[in-house]
Amino acid sequence: MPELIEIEAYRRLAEEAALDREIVDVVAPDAWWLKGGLTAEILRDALLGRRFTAARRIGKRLLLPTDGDGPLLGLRFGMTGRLLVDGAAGVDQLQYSSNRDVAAWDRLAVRFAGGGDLRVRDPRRLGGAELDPDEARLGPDATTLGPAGLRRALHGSRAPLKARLMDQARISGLGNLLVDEALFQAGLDPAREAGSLADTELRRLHRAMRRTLGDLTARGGSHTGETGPARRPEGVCPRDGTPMVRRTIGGRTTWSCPRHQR
DNA sequence: ATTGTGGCCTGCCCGC
DNA sequence: TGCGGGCAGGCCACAA
Repeated sequence: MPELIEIEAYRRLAEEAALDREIVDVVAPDAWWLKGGLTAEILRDALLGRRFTAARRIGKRLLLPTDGDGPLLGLRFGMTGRLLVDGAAGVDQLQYSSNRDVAAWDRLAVRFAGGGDLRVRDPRRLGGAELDPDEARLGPDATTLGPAGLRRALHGSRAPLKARLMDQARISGLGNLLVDEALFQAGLDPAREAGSLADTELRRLHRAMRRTLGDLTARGGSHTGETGPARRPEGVCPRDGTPMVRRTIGGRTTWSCPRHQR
């Protein structure tokens, strides 16, 4: 599914290929996909004649400001959304989603002068588009979060560590796979109380988070972690061979090693 | 305020 | 062979 790593790839694609092109048409056939009172007509009127001036990202949200006094287009991708510019995808493979090319799954198309477009293809319709989203509702981005920021995000919380790490209002960008991988690398039990981490554990988690983001970006996505193959029945810990444990934590399927994650 | 739960959505996979 | 149930999880509304 798209997490921070995939959205960053989308951002880069948009930055390289979708900026400074005049918008001549907007197609948004799925009312459900438009959030915050947005309609196809409002969106169209707001974007026609304008150009995207930048491609920013906060966590899993892609932000496309427009020129003049135009609005900012905010895009969420849910778990199956893909970004395409001129038909080229920002990410080749998306786990848990279909990679088939089905035009009926296009929830938004922004067409540019001279041909070509920016499109979001989202089979399960869990993403959405919004104008001028409230950015203050998002916590600091996981890629820029320092050890002190991580401590602040976890401090005093009695929620499970994993739930807190996935809370986009505290830290933005981490989803199910990235969090499981980072906790695996850090040797921490996802069910631990978030506020219970000692200083050494906090630093270990911070390092693991940074390393996980770097490694998985280099390897090609959130699904390429060391724990990937172990996320199945009969799966064993790639580090010590212990049978992996499957639980629901923070409402999400969670795989962890009962031996070295404590 | 904080934490937990259920539901949305639908393609895909497995078992019968 | 076709069918139906379960599964995947980001996000939000709502409850306690």
